[in-house]
Amino acid sequence: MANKKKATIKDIANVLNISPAAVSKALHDDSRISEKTKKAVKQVAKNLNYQPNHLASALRKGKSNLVGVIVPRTNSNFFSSVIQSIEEVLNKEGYNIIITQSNESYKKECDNIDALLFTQVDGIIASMANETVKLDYYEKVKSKGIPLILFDRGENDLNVDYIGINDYESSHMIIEHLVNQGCKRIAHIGGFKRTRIFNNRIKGYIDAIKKHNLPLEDELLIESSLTIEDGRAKMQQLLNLENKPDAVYVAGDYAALGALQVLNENKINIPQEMALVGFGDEPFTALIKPSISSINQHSKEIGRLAALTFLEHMKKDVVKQSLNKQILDAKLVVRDSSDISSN
Amino acid sequence: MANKKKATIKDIANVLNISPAAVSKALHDDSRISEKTKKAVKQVAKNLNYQPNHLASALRKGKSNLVGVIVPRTNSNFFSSVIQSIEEVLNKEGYNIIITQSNESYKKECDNIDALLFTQVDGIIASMANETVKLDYYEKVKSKGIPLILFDRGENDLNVDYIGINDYESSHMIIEHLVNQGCKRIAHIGGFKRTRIFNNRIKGYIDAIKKHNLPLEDELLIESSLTIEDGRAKMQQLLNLENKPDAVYVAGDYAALGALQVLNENKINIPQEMALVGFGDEPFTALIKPSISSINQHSKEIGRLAALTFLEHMKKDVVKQSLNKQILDAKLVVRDSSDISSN
DNA sequence: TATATTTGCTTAAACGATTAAGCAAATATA
DNA sequence: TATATTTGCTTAATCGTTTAAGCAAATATA
Repeated sequence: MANKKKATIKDIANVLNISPAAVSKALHDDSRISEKTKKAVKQVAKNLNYQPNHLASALRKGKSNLVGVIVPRTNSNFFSSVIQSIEEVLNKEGYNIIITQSNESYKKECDNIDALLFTQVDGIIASMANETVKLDYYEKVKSKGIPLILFDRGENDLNVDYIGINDYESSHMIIEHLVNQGCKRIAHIGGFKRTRIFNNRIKGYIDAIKKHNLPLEDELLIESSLTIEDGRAKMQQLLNLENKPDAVYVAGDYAALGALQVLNENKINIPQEMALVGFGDEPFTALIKPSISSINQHSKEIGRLAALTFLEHMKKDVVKQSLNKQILDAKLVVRDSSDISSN
Repeated sequence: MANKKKATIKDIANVLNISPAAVSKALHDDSRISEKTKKAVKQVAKNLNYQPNHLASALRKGKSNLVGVIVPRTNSNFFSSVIQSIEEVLNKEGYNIIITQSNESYKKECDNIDALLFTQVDGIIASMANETVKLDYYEKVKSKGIPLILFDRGENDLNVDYIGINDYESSHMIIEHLVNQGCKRIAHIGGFKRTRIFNNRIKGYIDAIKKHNLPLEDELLIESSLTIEDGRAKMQQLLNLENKPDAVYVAGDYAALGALQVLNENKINIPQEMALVGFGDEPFTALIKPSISSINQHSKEIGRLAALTFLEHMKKDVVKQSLNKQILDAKLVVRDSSDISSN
């Protein structure tokens, strides 16, 4: 198979003995080109198997039609679902997305940002790594005038668009539910306080516990990296307490899975002896025994809103970033692990 | 924050009163530029916060330094791990990757290919959708002279590079293992025959069963979409048989998980009454009770080889595609679901 | 000292598409 | 019929970078 040269606008022009400019206009249905010429141009384009050179038009127009997406990992239902939704919306508008993973590493995240800027993306949609506390690289994006939209893991300090769920309220919902199930001593395995969303979940937990006059004790509130392994460790820690809790609210589904394993291994009756609620509504929560109650974060909607927000920026000529939060109400999905009444 | 113009090579040239060409060469450490000038150029570049315009150089050089990756979904440990590995290798060489998902849909896959070609990627690394049987779009990629590398789900007919594991042998390993555990009636919930890898697993199953003089019956060999739901359905089907199997080899971990649920729900003793082996070594196989034996596909290595194969193509000026298979030996990871002897 | 080579740049064209400006012919308007 | 407008194109510049070709000055070689 020979490596034949790609056809350009010039080739089409030569065939028809018209100028390349006319061809360009014909392909874009310019009103100043006759229908006859348009038809001819399109026919020749098809014959020559012409594909527009995106790099050339991007250079000329100063727009790449590429959008960068940064997530901690794609290997999670939440993120892959958000991405899918972003893609759906943006593809329709002629944009392509470049997905990158930070693997929760600040350094990798910075590298990703550099790579995306280098590729001349028209915008960046990101969810920050656990590790990220310094915001210099994100400031860099902002200072270049490139639209930046954060979702899930965001930072108020950056003063950019943010789409997420109401973490504080979600904690309230969970505690409310557990109280209704008759739980009287509720623990929380939370994420790192430095990450805003986890901090909000912790605050929500504290306030809800206070509201219901339940015991609010240091030993019941634990910070965790929320991996499966750490979920196991922190659950074990709770089981070692003199005064064990009768319910645990874990701020991530993977950690909740780890916790569940430990409970199973210790033959603890779920949910009677210990109720369990996770966060994220990963598909596996519905698939294991017992199934885990969890919070659905409306991943599709988050992706859709992130993409639409980007498109809004593109419509305006001046990029003026400001803290513009779009907060969705999450949904508690009650499953076996906390459904005491029906058992 | 004003939308300040990006600095170009010309701006640097103006500051130093030299030509843009000299600047370009200085930035690329051309031997014909004096050290003094190079230093000055780099300093000014830094001061002006100069970032090279990738689109311009890509256009000029006829290379975008972008590589397209197409996977059925990113939401699987295997694929996300392959992608991570590809990214690692290619980033080092100055390439960025564009990840797209087909969601197992032929149409989406075609759209993805079009989008990638439009973006002028330098190559495509892909794993085909379940649905894909027509190869026209992949032929299109080939005919454009763009390197195409397939992994996992590939097609011999395309005559391009392929990286995968030895599916046929893997089936043999599994059957061998189950026979060693004392199983005498082994069923196979396989993938669709039309997909080469699943067909190979089926062939391997058949030949291994014959080799060990075990019963090879139609009712023991079932085709499946390998989703969790279908795994449940097909396991149920096997349980409804008069003459039930004492072991099931499922060609995908998610379907194996579905099968496991049904077995648990029916209080069937695993592995004594029914042994179970999956395929893919998804992390959850190690995390559930009982843990599921599975085949590790060396995802990292597959990604690495795919990336290296692409880089090989780039080194040669003429892209000459041919069927070049790199087959890795998979590894059977024995876990509780098929570990009868130690129980 | 005369010639050859190397050094350190410049000039100008190119990559392929887009677009402002312009111009002749066709058509509309007065 | 004379002028204004519209139509349908062309010309040429442009986006920012790269690179082949060239040229003068500095240095090396004979």
